[in-house]
Amino acid sequence: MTRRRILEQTARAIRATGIERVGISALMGALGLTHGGFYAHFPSKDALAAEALAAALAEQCDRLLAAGEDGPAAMVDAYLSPAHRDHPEDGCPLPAVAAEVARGSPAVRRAFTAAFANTVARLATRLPGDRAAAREDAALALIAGMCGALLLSRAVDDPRLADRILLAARAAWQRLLDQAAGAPAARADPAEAEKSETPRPQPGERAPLP
Amino acid sequence: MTRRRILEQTARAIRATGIERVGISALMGALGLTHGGFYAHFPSKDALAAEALAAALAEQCDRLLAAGEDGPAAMVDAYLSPAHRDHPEDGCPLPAVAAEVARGSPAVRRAFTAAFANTVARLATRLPGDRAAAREDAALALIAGMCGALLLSRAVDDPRLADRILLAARAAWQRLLDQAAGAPAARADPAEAEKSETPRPQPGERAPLP
DNA sequence: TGTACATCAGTGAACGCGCGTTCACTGATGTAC
DNA sequence: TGTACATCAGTGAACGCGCGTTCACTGATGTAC
Repeated sequence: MTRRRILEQTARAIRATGIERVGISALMGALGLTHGGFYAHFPSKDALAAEALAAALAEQCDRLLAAGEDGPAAMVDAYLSPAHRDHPEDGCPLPAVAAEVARGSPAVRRAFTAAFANTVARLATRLPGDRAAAREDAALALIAGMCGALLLSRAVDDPRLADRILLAARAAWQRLLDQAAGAPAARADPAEAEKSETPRPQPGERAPLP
Repeated sequence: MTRRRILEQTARAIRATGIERVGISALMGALGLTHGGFYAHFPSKDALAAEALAAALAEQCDRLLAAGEDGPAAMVDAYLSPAHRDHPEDGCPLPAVAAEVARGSPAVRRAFTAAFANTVARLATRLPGDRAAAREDAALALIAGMCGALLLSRAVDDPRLADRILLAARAAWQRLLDQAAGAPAARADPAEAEKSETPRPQPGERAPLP
């Protein structure tokens, strides 16, 4: 029970502040305990971080698939929402801690990679594409793209720019998904493209700016 | 002169290990100096980080535009290359430190935002689109997407998966750029799309897997 | 029902360590006369 | 040309602090008889 509470608290804390800034003492203190008892449940902070990270990623995948029951477009909108950006502690661990993972211990990287590969595989089943490899590639590109947009939207100081990053990324991915699903948007009229060699107007799909 | 050397060393170090792990003592030591002298050049570590980060971002923008003189496709390939992934210290600061910036001091976030907005504006001039806003949105989505792909490619443990992330993202962005430039790829035959309502085969553009 | 004992989550002091920052001092350099 | 002085980048000890981990100990709980 305590073990589970430590894991849940850690999963939130590492997304809010990064792995490095989560101290054992503060972590246990938030649970009404003292730091010494931690080692009755986990062999090290590193092992805890690996397990909590994998759990957070799996949970985020569940949430994403639940949001995407009405099609991939709903997933993109849910992921790239201001609410998700403003509440990293409840959201996707990728923008929050992937950079730390890249420089992290082998144990953390191994746990992360397994959880990430699982997320990609599950997401791929919801995307268009005739072959499994094509769907997986779409999932990889989509996850990476959304993760980057959320990351930058959080990093930026200016709320208008932050919103615009989300909207621009949503528009781009909706367009790519439409294209992959074989349902070219009405404004991407191919006949028009053949008439002119100069760049065509951007499809009107682009979301309104703040 | 020493000030410039500190800035350059910091710009490399924060991309290699993140801002938090760059210690004043080690930083000055790498320059053959002792830590105390640091404060003759910068008022605080935070001020140094803000300035070094902005400089690294501006430099990365130069490099990207230089690589993209033959068109946006070359920028995407250069950014999403294994060489860039394997040498974060010489590369883009976004995947390396954006998460830290999001939780960083107001000074760091302000400097970052200004440098980022400048990068977006410069990149936008190289992208297709009839209106400036459309080009800027394309730049935002592209930078975010590439940044996320590089980030995940670095975080993942398995070299084959890491390569595949880069290739999948490259394919996706090349497809989007083609579409935006009004030059639909040969395999994205629109006539075929109208014949069928089931998902079409993914365009053959997808890069080969490792 | 009552006693003796084992288990084990949790306590809190202590460890060695690295951090950012301060500060009195050094010593080379350039300027004033 | 020579002397006195100001400047200031750089030195290194010291500060208070938080970190992850260890360890002897506590005390509640459950089991054996």
